[in-house]
Formats: sequence, C-alpha cells, structure tokens
Amino acid sequence: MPVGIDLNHPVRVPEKPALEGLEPKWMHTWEETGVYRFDRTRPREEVYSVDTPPPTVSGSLHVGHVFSFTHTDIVARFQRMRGKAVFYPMGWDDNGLATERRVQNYFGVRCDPSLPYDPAFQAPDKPGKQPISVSRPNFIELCTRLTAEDEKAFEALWRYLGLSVDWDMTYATIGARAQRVSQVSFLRLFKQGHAYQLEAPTLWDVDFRTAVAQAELEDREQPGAYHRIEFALANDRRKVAIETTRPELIPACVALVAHPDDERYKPLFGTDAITPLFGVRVPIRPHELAEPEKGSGIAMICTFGDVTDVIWWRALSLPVRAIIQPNGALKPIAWGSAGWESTDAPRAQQAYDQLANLSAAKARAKIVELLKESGDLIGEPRPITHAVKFYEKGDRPVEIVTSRQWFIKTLQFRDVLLERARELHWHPAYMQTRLENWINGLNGDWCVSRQRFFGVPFPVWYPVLEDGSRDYANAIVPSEDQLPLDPSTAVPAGYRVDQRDRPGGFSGDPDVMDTWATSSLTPQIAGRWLEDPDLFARVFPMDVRPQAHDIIRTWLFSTVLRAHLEFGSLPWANAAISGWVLDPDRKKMSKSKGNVVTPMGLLEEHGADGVRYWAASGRPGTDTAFDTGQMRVGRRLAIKLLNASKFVLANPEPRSDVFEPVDRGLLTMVGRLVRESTQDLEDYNYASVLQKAETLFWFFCDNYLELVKSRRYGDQGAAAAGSANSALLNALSGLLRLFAPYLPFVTEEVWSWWRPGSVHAAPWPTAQELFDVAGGEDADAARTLELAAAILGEIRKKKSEEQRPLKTAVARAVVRLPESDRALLSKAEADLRASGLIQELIVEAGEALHVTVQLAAPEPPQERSA
RNA sequence: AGGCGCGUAGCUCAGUGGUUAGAGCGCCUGCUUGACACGCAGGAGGUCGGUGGUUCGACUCCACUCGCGCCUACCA
Repeated sequence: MPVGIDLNHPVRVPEKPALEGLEPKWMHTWEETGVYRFDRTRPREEVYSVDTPPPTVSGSLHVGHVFSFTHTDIVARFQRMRGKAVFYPMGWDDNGLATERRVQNYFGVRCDPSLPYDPAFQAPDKPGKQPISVSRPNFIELCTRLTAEDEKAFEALWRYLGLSVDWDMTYATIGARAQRVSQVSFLRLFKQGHAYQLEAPTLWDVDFRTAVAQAELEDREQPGAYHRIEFALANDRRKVAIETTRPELIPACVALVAHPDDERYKPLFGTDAITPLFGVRVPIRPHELAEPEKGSGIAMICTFGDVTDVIWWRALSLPVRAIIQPNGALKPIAWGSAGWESTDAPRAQQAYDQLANLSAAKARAKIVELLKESGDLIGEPRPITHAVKFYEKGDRPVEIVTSRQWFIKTLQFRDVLLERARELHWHPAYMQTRLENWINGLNGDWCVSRQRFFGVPFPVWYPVLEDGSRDYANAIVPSEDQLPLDPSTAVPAGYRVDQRDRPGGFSGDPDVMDTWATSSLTPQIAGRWLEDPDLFARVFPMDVRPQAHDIIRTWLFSTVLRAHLEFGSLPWANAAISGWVLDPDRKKMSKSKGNVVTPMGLLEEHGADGVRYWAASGRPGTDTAFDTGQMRVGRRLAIKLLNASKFVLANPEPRSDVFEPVDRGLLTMVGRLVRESTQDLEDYNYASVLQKAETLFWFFCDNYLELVKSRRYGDQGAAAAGSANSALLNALSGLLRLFAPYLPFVTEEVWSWWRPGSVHAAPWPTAQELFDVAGGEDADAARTLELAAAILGEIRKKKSEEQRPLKTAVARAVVRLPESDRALLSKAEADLRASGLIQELIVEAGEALHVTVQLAAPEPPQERSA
C-alpha cells in the first residue's frame, strides 16, 4: 500500500497563519514565476482557450465584472491543473462611443473633424464649462491616453482578485492589431458580397447623430397620446379618421393603410386622402399588417415614424417625404416644390413654417395647436404610456433617417445561424433559446457604420466625379498588406495627395465601424489571426466564450456570424453564460442606480478568496444577490483551511501505510468527491463543486480530525498514528487542489508550507490516487467513518443539552444499530472512545442507529460558601 | 402577446419519483476542548406559490393558475 505524499520537501508551518497580505504576496510571485503563461508549443488538443470578454475601459469595473470573471477563472484554473495549456488573455474594450463619451467629460473636449491636428495641444487638468473643440487626431490621442490609465487600474484589480490571466497576451479592441483584423475581415466580406452599402432608412440617434443597429435598441416606457385626426377624401365629402401618437409626422405622410378585409375601408382602397394642414394627396392602400383593432383601423404611413412604416413603404413602393433631419429637427421645406406638392401650398407653408427647425417633441406640441385651430383634431389627445425604441446609450427616441450606411448580411443566413446556435454547447442549456429568439426576430441586415470618430475606419475610398459627387458604386479598396489604414489620411494607389476631395480625385469613407463589428472578432484579435497563424491555429476555434446573458443578441450573435462567414465554423465550442449581480431589491446593480460597491474595497475587506467564494456560489446563468454575508463565509472557510492545514502539518510524522478503516474511509470519501467534482467542472458546474467540497471539508474538520486526534498523537501506537498521518496528508493534498481554482491565495499559501512549486501548476487530483493510498475505494470503510461521526455527534449533543463542557467524560454510551453496521463500527471503536472520552461503550444490535449517553457526574464544586 | 427562467426556513440558496425536506447566514442556548474565539458544540424555525391530475408514493412528472425577473415581438 503506497503512503502517497512524500515529504522530502521541508515542512514549514507559520506560528500564526493569517490571510492578511496573501494577495500582494502571491500575485507578485505568480507574475515572477509565470505560472499562468501560455505554452504556445502545445498542439490544439492540449490547449484550452478562453475568448475573454473585454471590459469596457470607460470608468471602473464593478462587482458584476468580479462575479463573472471569477467564474471563468475557476474553469481556466481547473483546465490548467488538468494539464491543458490555458490560453487566457485579458482584453480591453477601449473602442467606441463609451470611450468617446468618457473622454469628452473627463477632459471637457468635443471632437471637430474639420479642425487640423494640433501637435502642441494640451488637455486642461479640469474640464472647463465650455467644451474645447479638438481635431480628430487630438481627440483620438486623448482617448488613447485615458484608456491606458484605466487599463492599469483594471489590471491591478484583476491581479488582486487572482485571475490567472497571461498578461503577455493582452489585447485591445482599438489599436493597430484590432484595426487590421477588423479591416481585413471587412474587406473580405465586401469582396464576397456579404458587406454592402446602401442609402436607405436607418435607425438613427439624433443626439449622437449616428446610425445605430437593431441590436443596440431598447424599449422604454414613455408617456404619449393618441391623437384622432381627420383626413379629407379626394373624391368624397366624407372624411376618414386616423389615430397617431406622432402627429408631427403628418407632413411626412405618404399613404393611409388598412387591412384588406376591413369592410369599413374596403371601398376607399385605390382612392386618395388629403392630409390636413398640408393638403397632400396620399393613396389609401390595403396591407395585411394593418390591424383593424388598433386605433381607428386605418393607419398613416410616414417616412418614417417607425419600423412598420419602412416595411409598408417598401412593400407598397411609396415615395419618400422625409422631414426629420439627422439632428432630430424638422427640415425646412418649400411647399409646392417637387415631391412636396400640395392642394394649397401657401397654407401648407404657413403651417409648416411654425414647425420647421423644431425638435420632434416640440413640433408635436405645436402641430396639435394647429390641428385644433383647423378643427382636424377630433376631441382631446388620449394620454397613454407606450414602449418607445431608444438607442441603449441615447436620451431621445431613435428616429428613422435615410442615409448611406454599410451593412453586413444577416437575414439570408438566418437558417444556418440557427443551426450554429444549436451546435454550440450552452451553459446553462436554456440560454440557447435567447439566441434563437433573436435570430428569428431579425428584421434587417446588420448596420455596421457609425458617424463617429473614435473607431475603426472603413478602409475604402470613392472616386470623386466631375460634378463633385462620390461614385459609391466603384469603391476603391486597398490591398490587405496596406492595412490598417485611415482613408482620411492615406491615399489610394494611383492617386496623389492633392487629389483628395477633388473632381477626378478620391474621397475617403468618413465613417467608423460599429463597436460590435470589432468586438465580434475578439477570437481573431486575441488569437493574432493573420499576424501569427501558428498561434491562431493552436487556439481557434476557442473552447469557451464566457459572457453575460444581456449581450447574447449583440456580442455572442455577431461573433458567431463573423466566424461563420470567415471560417465556416463556430468561434468556440462552449458558451458559458453568467447572470447578473442583483442588489437586495432584486434589481440589476448598475452605476446609474448608485448602488455599486467598489470591487477593491470588497477585496480588501473580505479578501480575494472570500469574494471569489461568493462569486463561485452563483450558478451559470443565474442572477445572484449581492451578499457580503457569503463573502464572510468564504473568508471563514479560507481561515479554516489555514488552521486545519496547520494542525495536519504540525506533526506529519510518524507515517505508515493507511490501514485503519477510519482513515481509509476518509480517503474513499475524498476520492469520490474528486470523481464527481471533475465531471461537474468539465460541465461548467463550478458552483456545485464548491458546495460539495466545502461540505466534505467541514466534515473532515469536525469529525475526522476529532476522531483521529488522539491516535495521531500516538495513543494507539506508532503504526496507528502513521496511518492517520498518511491519510491526513493525502486528504489535505487532494482537498487543497480541489479548492485551488476557487481560493487560489489560501491554497497556494498552504501548499507553499510543504509542497514544491505552485498548487496552480500541480496536477488536478484523481480519485484513483486517493484510492491507491487507501488500498482501494472502500464503501465499508466510508460507512465506518460515517457511523463513528454520527455517534460522536450524539455524544456532543448530549453534552450540549446538559450544558456541560465538551471535555466532559461519558460514563456509559449504549449504541444500538443494525447487525451489518455493528461489525463496521467495531473498527472505529478505539477512535470513538478516545474522541468522545467514553469510559464504557456498549454496542448492541437494533433496528436503526440509536445512542444513549450517560455523562460522568460533574466534578463536585471545590467550595461552596453559604 | 409569445418564449425562457424563478417561486423551498426571517435571508441567500441546495435538493429532477422513495423513510421524518437540507445547508449557510441570522436568531437562541451552552462551551476558553492539546489547529482555529476570525473559534467549538447544540437548538428553534418550513402546509416546498395555489388548484387539480398521474402514481403504491410528488418539492420532484403533467395541466391549469398566481406572482416576480428576463428575452423577443408589437407599440397607427
């Protein structure tokens, strides 16, 4: 029978072990020794690669980040101990609007692309009241500077939390590498016809003045009102009433539409109506999407009030009569001119002049006055609350504005993407339906261009025609080896610098890519696709994408799409979806609610291991309550590990084979735990592993340690003590390694007292190694230990009930238990007598376990004074 | 409106057909026991959201229903 653990390595146990200071101590050691460095010589099948979510570098990390990144780290650490070369890079999302907004506020600047670069520009220390206008290159310099500062702070936090990241592999979503990957990928899509540009109605944020994508919209409940408005009929004395929440769009009306089977309106199909105030003839048309139940059953189609308007406009081939400008104000219009014909142009002009240049909201109030005066508004507006679409970062509802934008095709890949969704292994499995829901609800291709500054430019130029217009149909593209480039400074092949924006010359595409157009390429960016094909082949497709459920429709979806289009594969085998952290009111913790706790403060108060313990208790996909109580419990567990380990390691000799059934039972229990835990962790069930390991560890402390305490001090001879010591050391070794992914600091500390190297580079324990030390898995031995522990518990209970000290002796204990258990218990009797201080132990056959305890008489009081 | 998830002790959560439903926290009681007072031992506390069904047996499976959260759609 092998003894297992060898102790040639010196054992050094501190006098008073403590958690304080473990984080700085070990995070620096790990950096120096490079335990978490990726071994890029290993073939793909020996690699475990993580498509790390890059946190947005625009402010600070919050407790939700700590929560979900801990989950990923646990899995990464497990895989590393299993022998995989773990590719676990950190990424920074420093791209996009969030960064722009933060730079604007932090420095008090605004980007004005028309300004020239000022190399001497110094940002003020404090933002002034009036924003300073800076050139685009200056603005981008400030973005780069601020994100670099934030990234330092983020890295410090992650190290303190103990993330086992390879910091040599850090990537960012802006910068040359990400730009090149984004531009190459885009150009390939363009050449394959999967990316195209089109002048079309697009979702538009009027404050940011940029196009936005369907995936970036959110509903917000807003007050509104139904306005019942009468339209005259061209060939009839009668009128027809529509209901609208957006009366200010009446000048943009191009048709009325009702359901084809709606008897009320059937006779009107094919005739015209006349818009109130503006006198525009608009056709009345049938369409199935019109709902007879809604409003008056006949709707006004405007260009464009909402997405349904766009559908109708396309389906019915209606003209465009757009009035909302990119800034959200109503465009001035000359009534009577082409496209704005009116039966009464002067009156239309007189009315419209009161609306022009007003925002939609103000124009709405104004036109209601006008409609009241003209008598076209029937009754009072009926107030309602309705959901309105907003850009998720915006402050006013999105409008639909016609503009030229780049799109990546998605609609035609719907079916194959649904297949990909099913091919992916989801943790938890039910999250798959979220992606399917989203794919099934797609209503247009993905708009990827944004009219912003800090982002990846489209590497495209257009010939400028003699009339000064751009020839969009014949875009000029660079070769891949020229990338990355900025078409606003780079000159296309065959042109001279001075031909920029000149007839016969060229003009750069002014837009930047949507942040998701870059983020969807994180596996390619992190894996250094193109620049390091050898590395990429070893890590891609990746093993896991960890992310939260709220960005399935954006990040997860777009990454799947890009990998499918570029490689014809999934980007990863697994998607591990984490939940949110909820505050005690069950609301999502967020900055805007002012209930965010700073992660560093938590780590300092509860210890990284304590915070990780809380995080690890949140199961995949499950929203978890923010609970400092759980962090305290985790901290206590870590302290217990220190103290129990100190006890085990304080007297590790003598040692011998493990032959005592109680000891063999312990190793059987630990081995079984290891077997289950390994399977659970393979399946991403990290939370249940922690729970089970914790339960067994407390059993180990409360029962096993108490049972063998006197024996290992030599009360039953050297061989019996040796059996206990060997079992203790091997069980401790197994338990420490089991806890290592969860509590990396305390386990490393204890490991360093007696084992060479890092516990995080140690092999994951196997059930077999523990069974081997025990001379085989032994269910009977485990039962022996359980029985002894149960009886010990009964004895403690008696002492507690009688309010006597635990060191009180038991005069007589009568144990009744089934015949089969009787033989098993007999093998633990010596330990039981010793730990329970039992003077007389009688074991009888009975139905079920029953213990009668008679405590020794209390010591007579020394003195009693009257 | 459709979909997904959740509803178990005061709180946070385990428990997917089998004796009397579990843990931790909190609460109460006791104990300075040769690792640990940042400790140890014990106790009280639940008609498992509701109704009905399947079954020898239901927290667990089915149907309906109530409440909460989220996703998607609609939002004239």
